[in-house]
Amino acid sequence: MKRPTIADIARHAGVSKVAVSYALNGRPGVSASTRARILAIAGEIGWRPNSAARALNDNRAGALGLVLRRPARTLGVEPFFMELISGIEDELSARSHALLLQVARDHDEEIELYRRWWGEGRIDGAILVDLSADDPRVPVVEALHLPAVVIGHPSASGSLTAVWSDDRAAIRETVHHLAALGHRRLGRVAGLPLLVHTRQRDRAFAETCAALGLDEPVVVHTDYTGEEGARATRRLLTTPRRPTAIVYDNDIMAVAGLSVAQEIPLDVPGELSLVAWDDSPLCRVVRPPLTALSRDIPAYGMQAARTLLALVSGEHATHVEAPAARLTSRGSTARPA
Amino acid sequence: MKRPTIADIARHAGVSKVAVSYALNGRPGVSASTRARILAIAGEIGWRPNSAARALNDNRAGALGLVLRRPARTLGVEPFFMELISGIEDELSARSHALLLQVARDHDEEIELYRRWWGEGRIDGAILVDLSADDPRVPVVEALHLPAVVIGHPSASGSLTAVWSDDRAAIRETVHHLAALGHRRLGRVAGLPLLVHTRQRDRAFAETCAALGLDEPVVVHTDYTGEEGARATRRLLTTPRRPTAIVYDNDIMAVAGLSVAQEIPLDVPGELSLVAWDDSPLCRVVRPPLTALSRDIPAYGMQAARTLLALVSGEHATHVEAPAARLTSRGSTARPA
DNA sequence: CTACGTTACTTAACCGGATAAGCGAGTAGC
DNA sequence: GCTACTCGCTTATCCGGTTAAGTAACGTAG
Repeated sequence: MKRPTIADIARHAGVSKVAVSYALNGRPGVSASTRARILAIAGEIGWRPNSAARALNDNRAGALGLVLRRPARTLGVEPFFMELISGIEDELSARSHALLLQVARDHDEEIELYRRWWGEGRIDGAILVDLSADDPRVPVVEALHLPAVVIGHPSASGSLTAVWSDDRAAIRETVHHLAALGHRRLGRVAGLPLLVHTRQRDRAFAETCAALGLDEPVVVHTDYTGEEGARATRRLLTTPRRPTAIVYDNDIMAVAGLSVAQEIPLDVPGELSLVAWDDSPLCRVVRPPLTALSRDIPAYGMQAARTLLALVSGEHATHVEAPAARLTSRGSTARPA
Repeated sequence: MKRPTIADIARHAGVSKVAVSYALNGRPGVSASTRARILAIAGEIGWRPNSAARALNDNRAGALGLVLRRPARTLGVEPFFMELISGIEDELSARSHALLLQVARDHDEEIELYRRWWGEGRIDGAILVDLSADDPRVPVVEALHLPAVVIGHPSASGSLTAVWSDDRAAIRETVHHLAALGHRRLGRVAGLPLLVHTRQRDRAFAETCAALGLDEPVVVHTDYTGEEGARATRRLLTTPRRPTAIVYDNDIMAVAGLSVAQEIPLDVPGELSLVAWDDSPLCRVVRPPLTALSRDIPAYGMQAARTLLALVSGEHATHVEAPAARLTSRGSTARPA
């Protein structure tokens, strides 16, 4: 009934626990015949190494930690996190590591989680997402000597290893694309202004517009929800010189913006072009389908997990730059009227 | 540098390890003054109980397992899973348990995960989602004596405890609502036909239509993706006697259906009414906003976690019925033309 | 024939806690 | 004044594995 241990195997095989341990771990110290016998018995009674016992020995947890900090309602809607998780998972399961996941309300709660998990030996490392400027998590994680990888720009990751993609390049590509179509007045519905990537996108957006001689763009910040996306769109479209194209920081806000436009009504893409950041099935099901900035998010997660595992096993890891998002042109962008 | 243990505390306090253990666990055997001294030292040097050592002792992992089996692309889009996870999390973190999460390709891989996790003592119990008819996971989990809670109807959960909500009641409410508006020809874009809840919804849909004297409804099954939702909608709308209302099994397909209708063009809700299952922000951002079947998914997850924890601690748990989804009427349903 | 190595194991100890049992000292009851 | 009991702590063991340090039996070289 209870789970078999190496002591059970030892008893069956008529040898000591240690002989069994040697045999099962493929190290010298037992004869080939004894080894075969032990392996056979282990297979027969369905033995599995107890992870707690292993962890206790070599002081490894065999798990990595991930804390998500956005409220449940936005978390669910954005495919980003789920795709990221499935990528991380993929890499971890291949190396038989587990992922400890938790949703936290704020930075303090998140930091307390790292303290606890690390202190209790539950995790070997952590992946930090949604990096903000002067992120309070960075110094804490550094002080804890908790191996960690930051998903975000190296400029704000302190001494922690960063896995990042060049959002500025993606923004440049987008603005160039819109400018080439003939747009001169652009708007941007951005995410949380505290996040590093929001700031970088904001700046790149403004700079590229300036470089191309376009009007100074109008940027409205939101909390990533559809509601605020709709509100921001209405604001942009009621300004005296309304933009002819709007770039959104996620897909749900872009869809909300599309609805707002159609309600006014404004023809998309005839009178208004729309671009979403982070492509998802959602962008393809609405009419017109949304031009979007696509990247391979699961691969991004895999890269982060791989880098962190290297760090955990003592290797020295350098920042990793993942491919920038690329513009996938669909029906929501066109030459302005 | 290395993490402090109770032996360190014992040395500082000049007592034995056992005295420290008693003091830290609030059990008798040490004087109040010694206890206070030990607690002070523990706090000072930042001691945390090593989870592996604890687990090894009382044969508990302090973690529950959850395996998701849908492909990453659909997983990300449906808010359901993320909301469920955040609910489970909420309950678990309150009782300082962890959640082990993994994405599997098929039932076999999922079953192998339960075998491994349980065999290695990594989890104390598991939550099974997406119950199918004759689900192969049920007998395996039963044979393993792995405490488990099934999210799905008790009729297919075998001896496992089920946490479920009455989908048939929700379907009945929906069909009654549409019939009251004057609809007589209904369509349904359903999910995977193998899943138990799909079958129950199918049957309830047909039965309610029959009971109300409506036409026999047309049902098309899909894999939950927007693409198939769009295709199914086109099929339904090109049948000779096309339905005047369509009920979808998730939100993304409903949005895809809305786009298809608007492209034809068919006025929603004037010429076609739409209902989505599982409300999400997505339903509110499109125009017209979608009438949807809402339920408190995080609460559902919390209930599952709570029930499983009770099971794990040896209590006898009975099936739990969560509130059925309720229809939230929005702009996508109206009297037919 | 002794000295030295291997081979194939064993015993002992450890990881960090929990638990059962033991053991002096104080003290209360009769 | 003796037993009996409680208090406050200790020593010994255990959980399930890994690792270091023996130790017989045997082969081989000098």
